[in-house]
Order: sequence, then structure tokens, then C-alpha cells
Amino acid sequence: MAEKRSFRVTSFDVAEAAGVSQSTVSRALAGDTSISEPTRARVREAAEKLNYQADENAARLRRGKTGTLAVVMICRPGEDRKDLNPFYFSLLGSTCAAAAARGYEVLVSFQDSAENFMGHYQERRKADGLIVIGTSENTAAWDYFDALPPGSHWACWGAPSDAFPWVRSDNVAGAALATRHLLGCGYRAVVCVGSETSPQRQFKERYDGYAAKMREMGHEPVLQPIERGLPREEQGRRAAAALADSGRPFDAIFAVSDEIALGALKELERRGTRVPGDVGVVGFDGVRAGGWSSPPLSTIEPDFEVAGNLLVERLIAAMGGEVADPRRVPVRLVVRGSTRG
Amino acid sequence: MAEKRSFRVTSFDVAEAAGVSQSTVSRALAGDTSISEPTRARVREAAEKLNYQADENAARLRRGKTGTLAVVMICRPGEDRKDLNPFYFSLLGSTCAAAAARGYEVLVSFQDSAENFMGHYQERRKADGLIVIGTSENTAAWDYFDALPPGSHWACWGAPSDAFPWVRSDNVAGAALATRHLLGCGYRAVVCVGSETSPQRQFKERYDGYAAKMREMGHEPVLQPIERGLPREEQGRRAAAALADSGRPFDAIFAVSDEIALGALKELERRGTRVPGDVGVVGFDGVRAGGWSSPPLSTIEPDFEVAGNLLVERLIAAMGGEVADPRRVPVRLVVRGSTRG
DNA sequence: TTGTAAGCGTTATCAG
DNA sequence: CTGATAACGCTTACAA
Repeated sequence: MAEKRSFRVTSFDVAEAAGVSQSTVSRALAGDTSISEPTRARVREAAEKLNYQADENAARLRRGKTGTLAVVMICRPGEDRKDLNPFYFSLLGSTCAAAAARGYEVLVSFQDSAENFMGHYQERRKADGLIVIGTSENTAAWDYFDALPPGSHWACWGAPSDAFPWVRSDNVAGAALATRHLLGCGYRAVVCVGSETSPQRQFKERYDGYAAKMREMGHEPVLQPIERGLPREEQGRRAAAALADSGRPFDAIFAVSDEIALGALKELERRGTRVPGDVGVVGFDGVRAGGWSSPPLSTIEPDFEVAGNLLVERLIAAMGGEVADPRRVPVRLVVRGSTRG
Repeated sequence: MAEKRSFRVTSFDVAEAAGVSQSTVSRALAGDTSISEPTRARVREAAEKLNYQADENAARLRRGKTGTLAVVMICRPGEDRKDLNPFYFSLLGSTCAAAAARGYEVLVSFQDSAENFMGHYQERRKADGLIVIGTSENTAAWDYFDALPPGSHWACWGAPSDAFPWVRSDNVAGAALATRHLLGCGYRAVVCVGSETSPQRQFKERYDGYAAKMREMGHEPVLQPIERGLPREEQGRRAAAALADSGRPFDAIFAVSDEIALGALKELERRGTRVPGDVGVVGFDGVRAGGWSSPPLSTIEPDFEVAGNLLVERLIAAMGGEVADPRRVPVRLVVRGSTRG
């Protein structure tokens, strides 16, 4: 049984082929400026011919750095990995792109329960730092990451606590944008479907942005709260039902997330309410499915590219011992079919 | 400038604390059965107290294996990472879960153009093997992975060539299921919106499954082809338009992917065609957005958990020098609103 | 059952 | 500008 290992080409082999020392090979390939161009050329050629690729593990062992970022996607306990809110998948894509642009590899894992929170990425030198993305509902997970050993570097999206190293959408501005849009469309009784107390702190920020803009425009803010613990869609559906049943007059809904908005939309449709004719609806997050609903959902969409960049930058800053700013991702209003033009 | 490195706890420190040799620590923690339980307990305790975590890089360097799988998500060139077909994101989630269940880490990257295909994961010992997921349209990417150096281990979803180490949905069975369902609902003129020539080979398999079932039930199969190079949604929209404009009578559409079906649905709605009343529609893939369309899309959904498992198993088998089977992921019919009950 | 010692393939220090 | 020569922290024969 032949050992594959014997086939491995090392920097020593390249050195021999190029007629230089092994350390010269390392420096030449690493771009060290002290190496003369002719030498570097010879080394490169030899490396190419032998199809040499440096062993990352050896390099990392020696350097003490990994060039890798770990991304942990927090799921609801028991939730199927494929059913994670698509918003987080989009964020994952942008984050990977941002990391790659800075020369980092990305180690991804989906975690939902205590037994696998312990990636020990930094402790075991699998990654230089950690980015946490995912549901705010899994408080056990957040507690775990909050209690990471001192010296751990991390950054996260959203975050149930303001003390975490978070990056977030510009929720206040986004909510104001949505509210002004609805009012500008001629809707008068705009209610916010959301929460002031959810672990998802961004929801409160969105409510606050909505409330401030309402008052500014001379209207009284109204909150139709969502129930805890349910899937977002179901929360939206029930909140819309409760709102309609309450008899309180309303002609527009600003939902603090798209999935909630989508659920509300379904309930409205079920009751024969016409959107955007009778009631206007705006969501928040810019999930893809919003483009497919009937009518397509108007929403506040964060700049995903900036979001990924900010997460990675913030983490890299933390690894360097700094605290980075800014932390807010700009948002834009996407007008689709669920509001009058 | 203090060197962080000096703070690192090594197996040597643990050895000292436990009063044993360094190699005993390694063996004790690795679960080597030759170590006596009292010794192991002492070592574990010391390790715990010192908060020791083995350096993975050193371990991997020594072992020559990484315990890591690389997953490459192929995007359309220039496509924003966040806009990747959600089907692939779901698949990514399941794949990560399957890998984790087998003790593997997962290195994820999104790639669209030649300059970054070259992850050199295996050559640089960053991973033991490669899983490729993503659009079949990016032929440059597939060519690259097809030409991986000998000894490279990989597996992929879909695949533009039958010679690749693919895992796929049970497309023939799924298409037959969809077709029988439509016929069973009372629709008579069922046309397939898809392609026999797309690089996405699964499309042809789905058409074949449809055609076979149609003939079996005494109907003539009809293919309404999609145009190359457009977004799937637009392909669906245009195909539906072309079909309607052709004057050819039809009362049901089997679309070879959900995104195509969703596009077709939109076009049908735009023309005032009632779904599922006038026309029934079934898609393929089980994407989440299908639950939000109006009406919600009936579809053929693969078992994502099995899909992730099969991909990982197939790769692991390849790493062990075997060729694994099976490669087909079972599918089920999900009846939602776009077909009469 | 445990200790000794030889690497794994780099990078970085220090001469020259 | 380049070459020796230490580490880096672990796993695994080989001894005892």
C-alpha cells in the first residue's frame, strides 16, 4: 500500500531543482523583496514545473496565524439547515466574498445546540476570528459566544445585546424611509407589526425609527406586537389577523421583517383585503422571496455587499486589537407592488 | 510588543501539570486505549484546568490529513453572491450539516471566474477533498474542476457532464410524479417548459421523465424550450409568453425548475390566466420562495438532508479510493396552490 | 502502560 | 542577496 505522502513535492524539492537553498524558495515564492529577480524567476519556474504548492498547515504552524475566518450560522434548535431565513444565506454569501477579497479562507458551520457551539476555532488555531450570523431567538447560542474566552476575536450580525461587537442595518433610517413612503402614498393609519422586546434588537430599532417618523409627520405610532417563539411567517399572519379582528382602523402595515410581512400579506389576501388598494405593506430585509409574493413586496433592503465587508472589517480590526467603525449598513427602499406607487 | 504566542498552552504544559510525558497527553486526549484510565483522568483534568486545546495545524501537519472538506459554490460570472439560486444555499446548509455529522470542517468559497477557481485546496493541504455546487451555466468553472490534477478527490451536485462524480435528484421519477399529478388533476394538455440541451443536465432528465410518463398515459409530450443565458425567472416568463402566443392549446405546465415555474406563473398572471383554474403549474426543486408565490407553487422537492449526506459520502468514498453509490436523491411531490387539489 | 525521539514542511532569525 | 539552522506543536513508531 503506497503512502501518498511520498509523492508530495516540498520546498526542498523545488530548491534542489532551482539550485538554491530551501529558505530561498520560501522567500522567493512569498515575494520577499530581498530576493533578486533572476533567482526568483528560477525558483518560480522550478516550482511551476514540479507543480509545487506550499503546505498550508506547515506554514500556519510556523506563522501562528491561519488566514482563515470562521463563520457560524446560528439556527433555531432543531431547525433544518436548509430552512434558515434566506436573509442569512445572502449575508453568508456576501461575507464569504468579502473575506475572499481580503485573502481569507472561510470555515462555515451551522449550529443550533450546545454540543456543537464549541468550535474552538481560535483556540485550536483553525481560524483567527469568528463571525456569528443567524437567528436572535437562540439565546443559548448567543450566551455561548458572549462568554468566549478572553482574547477571542469576533463580530456578529444583529445581536440580542447592544454590548456585542455587532454590525446592523441602519434600522432607524430604514424604518423612517418605509414610514415616509407609506405616508407619501396617501396611507393614513400606518401600523407597525413588530416588537419592542424581541431578542432581535433590530426589531426595536425599526419600531423606534417608525415611531419617530410617525410623530414627526403628526401621526400617532401604533404597534401590533408579534407572538414569541413562532416562525416569522406565522407571527406575521397572526399579527395581521389580530389587527384586523381588533377593529382598529388601519390602511398600511410596516412589518419589521420581510418574512413577517409575507405572512401578513397572506392573511390579508385570505381575508379578501386588497393590497395595495385597501392596505399598503412594506417589509424589511430584501429577501428574494419578496419578489415572488402577490403582490410583490415593497421592502427596505440593506446593502449586502457593504454588510459583508463591514462584518469582515470589524472582525479584522478586532484581531488587530482595534474597535472598528462604522457598524451600520446603509439601506434603500425597494418599491414593488405592495404599496401604491 | 508582547508576543501573543507566548501565552499559548501546549501539550507540553499539560504534560508538566499532569506529571506525564508529552506524548502521553497526546494519546490520552486522543482516546488511545493503551492509556490507563487514571492517567487519562489526570491528563484530562490538567488540560481542562489549563484550558488546553490542541493546535490543529500542528496535528494536521503531522497527520498529513486535514479533516476538512472544501465546498465551492459556483456563481454566474459577475453575479452577486447573495443572488445565487436559493436552492444551492439550501444544499450548502445540508452539506455543512452532513459534513459536521462526520466530523469534518467545511471551507466554503463562492467562485465565479478563473482567477479564483484555483483554491488549490488539496494541493495545499487545506482540505482533503472538494464538493462543487452551483450553476451549470458557468462552463469555465466546470472545465476547471474537471481538469483537476490526478489524485484530486471531488464530488458535485448536478454537473454538466455525466462523467463527473455527480449526485443528482431522482429527476426521472420526480418528473413522472409531477406529470402524473397534473394528469390526475384533470389537466389534458401538459407542456414541459425546459430544455433538452441545457448544460444543466438535470433539465434533460426531467424532460425525459415527463415525456415518458406522458406517452405512458397516452399523451404526446410537448417541449416549450427556454432561451439560453437569461436568468431562470426570465426564461420562464418568456417561455410562458411564447407558449401562450403560439396559440397551441395547453392547460398545464411542468417547469423543470422552480425559478422557471415562478417566472411562468408571473407571466400567466399578467395575462389574466387563472392558476390553477385555467392552467396548472408544477415546478422542481422545492425552493422556499415557491411557498410565497400566488398561488403557492406545487413542486417536486428533493430530500435535502439526503442530498447533503450523499454528497459528503460520495466525496469521502472518493478520498478512500472507492466509487460510491447511490447518487440519486429521492424526491417528493409537494402539492400547494398552483394545481387543482 | 508510558517515555523517548523522530519527523511533518514551513517561516523567521541570524550570519555571512 | 542568500544559506544554515532553529523553531512551530503535534502524532507516532520504537523502546522500555
